[in-house]
Amino acid sequence: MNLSLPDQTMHNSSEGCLEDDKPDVMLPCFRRNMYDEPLASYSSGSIISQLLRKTIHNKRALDESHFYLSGSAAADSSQEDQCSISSKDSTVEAASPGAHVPIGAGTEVEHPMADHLQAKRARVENIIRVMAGSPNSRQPGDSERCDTDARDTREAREAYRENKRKQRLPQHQEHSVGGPANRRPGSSSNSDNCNKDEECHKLKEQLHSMQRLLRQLQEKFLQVYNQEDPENNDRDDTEGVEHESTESRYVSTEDDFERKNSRVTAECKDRMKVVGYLVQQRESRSLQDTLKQELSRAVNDCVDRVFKKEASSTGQDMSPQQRMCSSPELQIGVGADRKRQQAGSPQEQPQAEEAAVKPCSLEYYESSEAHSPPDQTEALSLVVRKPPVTPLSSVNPTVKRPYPMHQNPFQFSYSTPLHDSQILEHLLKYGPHSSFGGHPCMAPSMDRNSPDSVDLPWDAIAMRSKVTSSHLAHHARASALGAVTVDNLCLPHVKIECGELQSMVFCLNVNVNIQEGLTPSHLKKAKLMFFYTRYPSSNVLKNFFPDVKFNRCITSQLIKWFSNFREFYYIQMEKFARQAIVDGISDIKDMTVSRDSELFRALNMHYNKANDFHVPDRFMEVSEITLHEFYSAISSAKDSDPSWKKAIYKVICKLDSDVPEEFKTSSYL
DNA sequence: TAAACCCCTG
DNA sequence: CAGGGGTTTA
Repeated sequence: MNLSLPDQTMHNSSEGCLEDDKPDVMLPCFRRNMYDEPLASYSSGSIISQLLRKTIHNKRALDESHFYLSGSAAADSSQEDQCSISSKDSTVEAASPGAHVPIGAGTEVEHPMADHLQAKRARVENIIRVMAGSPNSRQPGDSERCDTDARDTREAREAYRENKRKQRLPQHQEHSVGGPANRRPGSSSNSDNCNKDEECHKLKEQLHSMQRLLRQLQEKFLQVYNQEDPENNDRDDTEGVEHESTESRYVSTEDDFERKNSRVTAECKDRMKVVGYLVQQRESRSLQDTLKQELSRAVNDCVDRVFKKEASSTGQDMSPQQRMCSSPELQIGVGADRKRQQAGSPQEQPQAEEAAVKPCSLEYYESSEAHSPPDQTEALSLVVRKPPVTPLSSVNPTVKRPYPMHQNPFQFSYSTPLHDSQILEHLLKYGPHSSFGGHPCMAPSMDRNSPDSVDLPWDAIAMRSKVTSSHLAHHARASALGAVTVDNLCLPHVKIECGELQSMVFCLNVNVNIQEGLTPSHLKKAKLMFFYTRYPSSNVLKNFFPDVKFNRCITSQLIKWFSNFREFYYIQMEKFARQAIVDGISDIKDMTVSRDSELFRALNMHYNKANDFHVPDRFMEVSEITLHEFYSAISSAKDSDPSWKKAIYKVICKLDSDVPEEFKTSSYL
């Protein structure tokens, strides 16, 4: 901090005033600046003047930098902040407040006032420590705190309410409250005789003023933080690292909640990045941006509601100081963000790299529709041939792996919409630090897929995804530090809010699981369906191919398939009917179709080549009827009519039966 | 007139 | 099974 160094004489009157004042109205943030610097350093002028000047200086610095604390500023504050820079330190201090040795104490010990000051410090710190105990860090035994602590808390609340009343006043009045006093030139070292009551009253006023200022700063900060967070989200590749490092330095015992919030923020942003990245691989630019915005908004809502909810749930027992104490760490976090942005936004580098290697996966999917004129559907190969593996069906339990349709940045050679979205969903559900393997809540379709396609820990995914080294370092460090995921924070509302993200991912899943091309599996399924229906309507086709994104081309292809099936079917019928006539069969009742008849074997060989499907009896009946129809028509010489088969078609088309529901789930494939 | 169907060819 | 031309139909 850029304070002019005072000389080494202590102000006696201020010392007496401090004893009588109620320090519990002070903010921990201020406490760091005020109490933790050697009080002896304030020699000339009223100590209030010094403190207030420093506070105003802080405020100005914050305003000028738009609440951005530079790295050096953070470092400075960390040096000043001996009372609460780390949980370890603060714990030690809490255990033995009197043992606290401030920075520079080595030179202060010899001071005549040292003992007196230390005793005072011990009292003040004791009070502060009581105030600082957050609900989160409070132990069961803490409820037995002495009455003075409770009184302090009550007084703190009253002071908070008082400040809130004053806050409604115009802002310039606040400056006028403490402004003249802190520049009072008459406040010199020989003013021992000044009126203590007056001094204490002024001190109180100034403290209130400072408290108001800080509260406004905090509100402003939260406002700015929540507003600017979305645009930072996709560029904060190293934020988690920064969070961890700043955490370890600044977290104090009363900052349990802050630590959680930091992790929530980091974790949400972390997941956001993954979501954004996966979406980038998956979707078009506009959809990607939309989804990113949605997710970003959700994440910020999530974090925001964490703040609000925690504040409201603990607000009754939380003193204003405890509420305020959230600001320093957060300010530091934002400061770090801004520092990185000003340093040239290194986060954009990974994005650029990712964009450079981004494939045109979507273009692949849309090629059949987007790059071909509407009436050239027939020019395309109607079956997407996928070598050399079993084709993918999102709900197909026998699927080995999806086909390697393209190389994407993840280098999932078997990467598909299905897997990306599932990975995404998994990340949102369980965080990037969890493994995909054998999770009890794994999506069923995921579980049934082959292990080699899904049994990937996050780090493996990160490796495949060519994430930047900083990204990897972040995850590695976060894992090493045992960073908690949102789910592990024991914050139900966090889970609820992240459920919104999962809902979005669910929608994403539904969309990306739809195939935009027919596969051999679909062909096989269609052939089996032919045993039930020879003339399926387009609605039936859509219902029984739910994993196919229907367009005109796909519909035509499926219709053509069934047309070909019918063609073969009728050809066989005509052939066997004519054979029967040649064989001299005179009675139509002598023409039957059974499972061991030659006709059926021909049909079964065509539609059920693997013979792993039990052909329904109804198909036998329909086949027999069809054979009879052909026999009758040929016998009566109706085949001389060019359209003699149409009558037969009319009969047969009425013999369709419903396709079993199981076909909708592709369970036969 | 687009869609469905038929018929034929490869 | 795909493709294409011809025909029918709504």
